[in-house]
Amino acid sequence: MKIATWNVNSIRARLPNVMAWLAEAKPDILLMQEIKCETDAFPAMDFKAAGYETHALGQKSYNGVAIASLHPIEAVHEGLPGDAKDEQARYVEVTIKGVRVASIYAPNGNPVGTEKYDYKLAWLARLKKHAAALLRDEKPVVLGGDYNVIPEPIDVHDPAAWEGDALYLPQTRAALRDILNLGYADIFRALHPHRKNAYTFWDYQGGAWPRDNGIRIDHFLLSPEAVDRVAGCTIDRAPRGEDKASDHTPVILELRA
DNA sequence: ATGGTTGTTGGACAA
Repeated sequence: MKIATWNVNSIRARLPNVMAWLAEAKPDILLMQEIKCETDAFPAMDFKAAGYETHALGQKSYNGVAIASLHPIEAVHEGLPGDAKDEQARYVEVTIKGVRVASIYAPNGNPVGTEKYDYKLAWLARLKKHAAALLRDEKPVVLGGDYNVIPEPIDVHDPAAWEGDALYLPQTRAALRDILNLGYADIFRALHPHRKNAYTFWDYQGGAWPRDNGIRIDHFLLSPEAVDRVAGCTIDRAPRGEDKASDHTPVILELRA
C-alpha cells in the first residue's frame, strides 16, 4: 500500500498538478495539507472522478487538511484533541484497511517570541499526547504531513540561514524528538540515515529550488507495528519542478500488505 | 540592510 503526503499550498490553485501526479504515481492514499479552502469548497468530485474518495477538514483562507483514498475511509476523527478552543484545521485522522492514518499540518511558529511560537510548541505537545494514546492499541499508525520541523543539520542545505527560525530552534527539534522517543520512527531518515539533500520544501524566493536550497520538514512518523510493514520511503522531487508548483513536494511511503 | 515569491483576497497576512 502506497501512502503519500504533500503540502499542496491551496488545493484549488494546485488541482491540475495534484491530479496529474495522482494519475502517474497512483498512491493508494494521499495526505494533503494547506488546502486553504473551506470543507465545502474542497474539489471532492475531481478526486472521485479519479477513483479517490476524500475526507477534508477545511478552513477559510488558511491551513486545512484532507485525505484521498482508493479504499474505503472509516472512523474519521477531525481535529487534534487537547484544546476545545482551537479552531485551526490542522489534523484529520482516519482508518483505511486497518491502518490508522493522519494528515498533519503543524503550525509554522514564526515569528519566534510571539504567541505563534507558543502555539506551535503547545500544538506539538498535544500531538505528542495523542500519539502516545494511539500507541496503546499496538496497531499500525502512520502520522504523515508537514511538521514544520527540521529534525537535524543534515536536513537543511544552509543551517546558518535557519538559526533562530521557528522550524529549527533547539526547542522545536526537541518537541519532535519527544514524539519520536515515545516509540515512533521518522521512517525516511531511519531508512536513509546519511542521505543528504533529501529535501521536501524549497522556498519560492531567492531561487531556492534551482539552488537546491531546501529543508526536510514533511515527515512520516510510524508506530512499531507500521514499521514492521515498511517496504520503502522516498521523496519525489519532480512535482517541485513543474509549472505552478507547490513549494513542497510529495513524500511516499510503501507498506507491505 | 533590503527584497526577493506565492496564495488568498481584494489590504495585509501567512508561509
